[in-house]
Amino acid sequence: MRATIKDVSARAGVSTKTVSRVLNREKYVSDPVRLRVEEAIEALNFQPSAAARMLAGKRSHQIALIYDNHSPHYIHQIQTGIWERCIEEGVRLLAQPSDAASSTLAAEIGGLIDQTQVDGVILSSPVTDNVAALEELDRRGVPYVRISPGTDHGRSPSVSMDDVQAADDMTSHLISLGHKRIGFIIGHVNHTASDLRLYGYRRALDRAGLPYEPRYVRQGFFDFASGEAAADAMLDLPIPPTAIFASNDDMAAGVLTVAHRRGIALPGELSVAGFDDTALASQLWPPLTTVRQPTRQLAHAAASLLFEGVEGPVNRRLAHELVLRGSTAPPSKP
Amino acid sequence: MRATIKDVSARAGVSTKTVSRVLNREKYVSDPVRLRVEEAIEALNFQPSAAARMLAGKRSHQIALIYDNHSPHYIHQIQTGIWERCIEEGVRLLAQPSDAASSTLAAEIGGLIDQTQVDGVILSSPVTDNVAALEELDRRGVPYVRISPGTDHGRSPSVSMDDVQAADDMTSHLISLGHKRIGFIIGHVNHTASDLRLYGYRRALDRAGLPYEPRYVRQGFFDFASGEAAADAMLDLPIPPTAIFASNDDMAAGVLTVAHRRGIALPGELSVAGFDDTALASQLWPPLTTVRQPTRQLAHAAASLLFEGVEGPVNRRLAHELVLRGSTAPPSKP
DNA sequence: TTGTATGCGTTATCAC
DNA sequence: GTGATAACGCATACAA
Repeated sequence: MRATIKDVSARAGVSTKTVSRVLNREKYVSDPVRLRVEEAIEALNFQPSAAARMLAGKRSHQIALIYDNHSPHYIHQIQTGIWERCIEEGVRLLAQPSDAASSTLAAEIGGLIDQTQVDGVILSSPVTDNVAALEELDRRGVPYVRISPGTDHGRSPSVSMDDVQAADDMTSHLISLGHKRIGFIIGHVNHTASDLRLYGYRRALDRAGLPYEPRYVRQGFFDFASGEAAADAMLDLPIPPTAIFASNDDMAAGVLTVAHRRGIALPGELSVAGFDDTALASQLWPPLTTVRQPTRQLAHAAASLLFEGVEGPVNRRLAHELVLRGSTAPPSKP
Repeated sequence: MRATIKDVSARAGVSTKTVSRVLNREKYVSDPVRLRVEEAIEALNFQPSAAARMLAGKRSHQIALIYDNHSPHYIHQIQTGIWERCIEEGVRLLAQPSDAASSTLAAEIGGLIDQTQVDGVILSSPVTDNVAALEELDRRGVPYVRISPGTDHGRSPSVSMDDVQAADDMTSHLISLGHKRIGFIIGHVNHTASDLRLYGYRRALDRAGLPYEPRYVRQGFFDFASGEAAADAMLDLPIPPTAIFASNDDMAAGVLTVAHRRGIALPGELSVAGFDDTALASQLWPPLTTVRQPTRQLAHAAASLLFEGVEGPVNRRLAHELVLRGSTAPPSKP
């Protein structure tokens, strides 16, 4: 049989309440008593029943992660980051896949809360921007933290990377190498990061006194095919860009493919840059310079924010990093 | 306030036990009563407390997935497959990262079981082969299913792909194209799949009457670098292979890199084949023929096995598929 | 600093 | 088929 608190209390010669105190790290337990209880717990290999704790207590020692992202790597990073923090806290993590665009998402979250009594919720992008879900959370009064929200940053505690600065940094890097015609592929229209990255690109151009030329800016959709299409279009121009900066790595891979297909030397004749949103970047062998997102750290920070019980629109900003893999100066004039 | 069973029973004019019966889809509830109860549940948006159900009942309506695999894509497929089946069953999934090699894994699993009272456990490879963990599970009498176990197949219900047949099929495919010198890169020594795939390669050679030549077989470690090294070694041979079959896709990517670096035309001068273990394969643009693993389906099947309550060494085998992406006949003699 | 009594919301047992 | 009542194992409020 499983050991219960009663067994422990009997063995330690104390009341169940005292055992409970030790379990929950409450104050007002003398050291000798605490020691005896801990020994008994150890000896009996006692594990408190999560069910009973939830039912009796106010806390469930569980938090939920709601995610919907089609990049397994991103999700994995997120889960891992939160997980590590949960371990420290002795909290269990419920990972809940979902459809961020679903009209029933709010109801699903409500159901989850009712059923599991989670102590808090972490929303990863793009679930972060489902208004109905946020309203449901607010209504329940369940604490939640958002990872990289696209909108309404003041609504709740959140963590995020500075997409504008990242795109600015990357563009500035390319400019510093001597590039003057830098193509840019915009991300999917539904993602706020797309706008931010575009803005960063533009800001860097402006600061350098370079013109923003619409023909060097193409709309993409964060996927490989749209990266190919955009690259083809730009490389077909009479005066093509000497560098192309894609808003994510799937599209950057498309650019690389096109370059390869056209026999363009990389990075000698074309520098390609992107983000490592899907971590595809690390697996590509042609030179690809990327902005590395601190995804795992963001997730970790989000969990910390939750456990710290912060209130209000606290926004924790984490730094990104440029991973330079062979982007070079533009070829001298042909 | 959350609605409870009492609220529902009052509204439906029945006892709490009857509501409970409806909730658990038990028999012995007349249709009219069932209907009234369901209406009340709907009207009150009643969600049963998972904690109370666990505490009172024998079932927890939860199962756990224990995993430790360094491929996010694999994990994602596994989680998704199980998840889909859990939804149908109204069961919650606890995803538990772990270290398959850890000596404390068994204890962790024991703790998990004690705390959460999970109804069953699914182990994904390579956690499937941690003997201490299996013993712990057996001792507890907790039902479990293993996904692609490497050893001891008769120990529990399991699901798997036929690695031998898959490697045989791929090798046979290359032979049928006319290749007579087919290089093979063995997978990591700790993975049973490595042995099986090597065996399938060899079996296909034997059946075709082709010699097994050690110089065309190299040890790898399932990673990119070892694929590169193996490819370099084989392509440095006086008479290099015309095709290279790597035991996974990370290594295959290494082969592609080397080919690219050496200016070898793909697939004209060298056919490259692999598995899509990490799903890297689908993102590579040079021609790469792969064995597609039915990972998601395996996970789904594993969950089904668990819910069906099968006993004994039931092994459900799922078919693989060859994804031919441009492997060709070998170049004519130079 | 420690102990006692009560209840959390559901299912199991057994009666009707 | 349906209902009354006793658990389930812990935390809470309050008492000592």
